[in-house]
Parts: sequence; structure tokens; C-alpha cells
Amino acid sequence: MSGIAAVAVHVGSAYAADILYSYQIPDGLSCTAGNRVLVPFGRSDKSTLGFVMEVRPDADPDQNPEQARIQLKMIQSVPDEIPVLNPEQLNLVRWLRENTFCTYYDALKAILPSQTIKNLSGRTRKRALKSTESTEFPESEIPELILSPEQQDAYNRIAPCLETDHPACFLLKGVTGSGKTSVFEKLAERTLALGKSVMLLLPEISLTPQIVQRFRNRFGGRVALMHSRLSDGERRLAYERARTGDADFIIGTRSAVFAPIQNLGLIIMDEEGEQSYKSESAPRYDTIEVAKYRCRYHGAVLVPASATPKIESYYNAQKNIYQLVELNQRYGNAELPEVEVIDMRTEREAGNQSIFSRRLFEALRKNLQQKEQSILLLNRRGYHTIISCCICNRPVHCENCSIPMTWHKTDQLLHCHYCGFSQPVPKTCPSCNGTKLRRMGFGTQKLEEELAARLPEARILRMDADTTGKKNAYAENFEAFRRGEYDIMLGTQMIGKGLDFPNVTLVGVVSVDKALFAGDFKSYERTFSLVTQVVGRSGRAGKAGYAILQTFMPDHYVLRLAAQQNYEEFAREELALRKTLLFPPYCDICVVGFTDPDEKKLVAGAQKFADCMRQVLETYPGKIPLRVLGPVPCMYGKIGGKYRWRMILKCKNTQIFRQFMRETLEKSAKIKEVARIHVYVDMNGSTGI
DNA sequence: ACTCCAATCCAC
DNA sequence: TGGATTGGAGTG
Repeated sequence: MSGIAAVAVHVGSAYAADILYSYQIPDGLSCTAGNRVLVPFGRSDKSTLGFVMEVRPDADPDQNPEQARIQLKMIQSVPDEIPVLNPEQLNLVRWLRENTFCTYYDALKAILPSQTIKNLSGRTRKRALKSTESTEFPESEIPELILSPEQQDAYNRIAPCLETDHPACFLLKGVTGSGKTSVFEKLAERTLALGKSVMLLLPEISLTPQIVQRFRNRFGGRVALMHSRLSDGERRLAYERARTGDADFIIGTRSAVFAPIQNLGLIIMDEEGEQSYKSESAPRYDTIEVAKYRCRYHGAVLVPASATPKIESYYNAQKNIYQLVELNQRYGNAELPEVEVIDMRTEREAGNQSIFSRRLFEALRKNLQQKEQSILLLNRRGYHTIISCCICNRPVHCENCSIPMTWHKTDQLLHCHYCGFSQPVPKTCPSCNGTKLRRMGFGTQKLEEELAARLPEARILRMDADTTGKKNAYAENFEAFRRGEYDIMLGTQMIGKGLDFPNVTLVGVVSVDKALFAGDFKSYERTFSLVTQVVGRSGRAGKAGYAILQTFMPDHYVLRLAAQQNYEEFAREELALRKTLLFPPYCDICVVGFTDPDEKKLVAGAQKFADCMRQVLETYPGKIPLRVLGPVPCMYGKIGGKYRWRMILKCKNTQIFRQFMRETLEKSAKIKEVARIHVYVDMNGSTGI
């Protein structure tokens, strides 16, 4: 016999069963850590695909008679000559499992292409991987990169670290329009010249075709794209190109951070504060944590970049955990736009009931006359935002989710923005049977209608989740706006990202007040970034920009500082607040979530889990600082027909805390009330809904 | 998750 | 009394 293999086998999401299973390696079979294996599993010995996580020598019967008595099952076969997981990937699997509280299989799913994970069917045909990607090289000469003095300084700070094998992290804080991308290009060029590979991560690929194109032009066939809209085949191809070194420059979204590239020298994360970098399903990883892990492994440089960095990142820079590199000048010395704050209470007092303040409307009209473009932000899609009862005041809710529904004019139906359910407007109030229902609030559809009525000659583009459903709709619409085919673009937060629009000289923030109270500790930060981002879209390429911020809370410091685009002051206020109330970066927040369609079962399970957690905690006397809230219903207590409860743990995300949490998960999974519901753990994710 | 097995339920 | 259904335990 030639050793024992510890194998990860797919056993669903049960924490109790997520262990490594020992199998005997038969003589003559070559099998090492990272190999896939077929093993007999369960009482029926069904042939099942597994992954060898480690190989141990045979148990010595003299040393360990106990273990020698157990008759291990035998590995049936090893389908691949070369292990599908390299040593770095094996470590990543273990790291993900420990740090995101997922199963071995959840971790493997994130790291490997889907074909490698699926059970082998009888006839696996090997097909040549073929690219459908355009491999066109630039027709014209690539111009040499010329950096501004400030950009060059930033480059000079970072570049020396590319030559060493020590990991380092530089937070690149650059105001909108400061030309961060040019610095990325130069750093990438240098890294490749040193024979190392590069990864550029973006929050959303379809919003940033310009950036992708720029890198494609410069680095041509060395680039591989990896993002969620690829087909399984395309993803597999990109994976293979990264693995073999055919592509040494990966551009992609969150999941691309796992690309199996060798000899990594540089990871750039653009717009590092974007929420899409945090996975909200298993494995619930934060991309920057995976990136840091990989940079430590490779001795590579990490460059998170943003105009409005995450508060946690800025704090790290203050503590010299990150090195701060700033770009404060806009390209061509353009000024940041002047922002005027309009108090909507004054408008209402003056008898103006419209969506638009007089000031914003006049500015829009003037801009239209001067043939310059405008952008309007309204953080709510649909027509009326809610329909509520005049008697009991309750809005009409989705029957699957506890979410007020939004009326859409296009199909005259109420829509739930969480599960997609739609229904006609009820004749009577579902709560109290009252017969008078009133329509309130406004969304992007109504904004578009009112704008069209009052400025009939304006060509209007509406951008929200309802108008950009198709695969390339984002890019096409943005491009059309950029070409000047529209005068005014209005939409939800997605308009804050995307392309540069050189002819935009007016940005109007119609309403973001509600976003300040979205219900979690990140609401202020998100609102600040959104307003700063969208306001920064105004005025580029030598044209002065102007922005108007409408609000019912003109004195609110978040809006005031966003209007001044004063990140430093905002960060100071926000850090002070978070210190007082104990929120990140002064602690970590670990959410334990519970879901089930049966509310009674759910509550019973959540309660048993909490009991179990308290018991386990007693076995760690004094070692785990912890504040526990709940279990309580989530803010939206029901989504998609499933009830939702949660516990919020303020903790320190240390090794001993993670050990405590996993022990709790494994112990509680053996309690039948807990086993019957779905339990998940999310470290430093969203706590809001 | 999935399978196996025992307990339970119900039509006849 | 058998055949179908359901709940719980175990997976090396």
C-alpha cells in the first residue's frame, strides 16, 4: 500500500459532514495532493468525485493500532495525470474554508472551472479549447505612455516594490479625472517587463469597456478576460490561458482574483470600495482579502484604487499598513465642479411640488440651449415608489418578500425589486381592506416623464436595471450618450460609473436622502461615495463643471461634505462615529444568517444555534471578545418566500475567533432544529438587509 | 446532498 | 397486511 489520501467529497452544505475522508491509495496508483480521485462513497459505495487535500504515510500498526483496525476504502481511479490543484490553490482552498466559513466544495467551486468540479460522466471527450474572443491586435502604433509629473511621482513610489519579492500594498487615492488608469498602465507595463504577471480587477466589466479596450490595445494577446458573463467554455479557456502562461495579464471582476496565474507581480483593484467585490453567496469572500493572500504568497504588490476609498482602507493607510499614494490634480488641470446644495423644504414652502427645484430646472434648460450634456441621479427605479393605504398607511407589500412594491408605468403593474414578482394594483388594501389607495414618491420612470413634458425638445436616455437588461445595453447606451445622441442621461447609481463623458457640464442629484438611512453602518459611506462619484462626472477636458444637489437635509454632514468633495473630513467624522459606536475598522462584524420558508422552524433553529454558541463560548474563557445581537428578524424579514433572521456579532476576526465559530457551526449542525434550517456566516459583509 | 432504513400511515 | 410516504442518521 502506498499511503492514505485525505479527500474532500461533495456532501452538500452540511457543516457536520464537511470533513476530509481517508482513503487507501492502492499500489501502483500515483496520487498526490491536488489530484482529483473517484472514490466509493456512502453506504451504497457510489462512485463519487473528490479532491485529495493531503497524502499521509500508511498508519504504522505498532504506533497506532487503533487506526490500523479501521478498514479504509480504496481509491478507485485518478482521472488526471497532473493534479488539477497546484500548491497555491490547495492553500487557497484551506484559507477560504477557514476565513469565509464555507465547505471544501464551496471553496473548490470558486477556484476551479465548473467542468472540473462536476462529476465525470462516462464519456468525457477532450475538445480543443477554441477562442471566440477577438484576438485582433491594434492596427495603429501604440503611443508611448506619457505621465503627468504627479502621475509619475505615484508610479515612482510604487514601481521599486515590483522588483522585490516582498509583498506590499499601496492605496492609490485619486480624485475623479486624475488619470489613475495611466498609472495602472505604466505599472502593468513595468511588471510584465520584469517577467511577472498582472491582474486588473474591476467592479463590473460591462460598465467599463473603455478601460478594458485601453489595456487590450496596449497589451494585446497577453490579456485574458474573466467575468461572470462568460460561458462555461469561455471561462475554461481563459482559465487554461492563465494556467499555462499564454495569458499573463488577467482583467476581470471579483471571481478573476482566483485566476491560476503564475509568478504574480501586481494586482490592481479599481474602485476598491465597490460592493461587488464582496461575494454575497458561498464562499462569502472579500476580494481584497483574497488578493492580499495571493500577494503574500507571491511577494506581489497590491494597489487598491479609488477616489473615495473604503473607510477601512483609509484607516489602514493612516496606520501605515497600506502606503498612501495620492493623485489630487485632474487631467488637464480641470477644476472639480462647483456644487450647489438646494434645500427642497424651501421649494415646497414656495409652492413648488415638482421633482425639480427651480434652480435645477433652469440649469437643465440652459444646458440644453447651449448644447451641453447633463446627468441626473435618482436612486429609485420604477414610476411611483410606493402605493399605500389612506386608512392604515401601510404600503402594498410583495407577497413573497416583506418589501414595499414599486409601480411601473410601462406594464401598469406593481413590481418587487427583490424577487421580481409582479401583480396588478389591488382594488383594496391587503392589510385592512380600505378602499382608498394613494400613489406616492417618484422613480426614474416618472422623472423621465416629467422631464419629457417640461423639456419636449430634449433627447433623454434613461439608465436603470429596467432599460439595461440586455447583455451589451449598458455599453451601447453609454457610448451613444458619449457620442452626443442624447442631451440628458438620467438613472440610478449605475450612471455614477462607466465611461468618461467629456461634454457633460451639469450633474443634478435629484434625490439620495433615503440612501442615508438604508439601515446599516455603511449607508453614510456609500452615499458619500455615490454623490462624490456622480458629481465628479461634471466638467472634464477643459470645460468647467457644475452640480446641483437637491435634499431635504442640507445640514446633514454627509451631504454637506459630499458637496464639498471633502473626503478627508468625511473620513475623520466617519471614523470618530465608528469608534464611538464600535463598528469597523474598530471591530469586525460577523453576521450569522438563518433562512427557511417556515417561520416557526426558523425561529426554533436560530434560538438553538444561539444556545449552542453560548455553550461553546464558555469553553473559551475570556479568550473571545464578543458582543452579540439577536437572533432577530432581518430588516426585510422575508425575501423570495423565505423568512430571514440573523445574529450580529461584533468581534475580532482572529484565528481563535474563527476556530470558535467553526466549532459552533459543527456542533450546532448536529442539533436537529438547526440542521433543518439554512445557516450561513458572513464576515464583514453587508448587515443591512 | 443523497441514500438507506425504520417508523408510520392508510386503503383494503 | 403490504405499499407508499416520511423523518433521521451517516457518509472514511
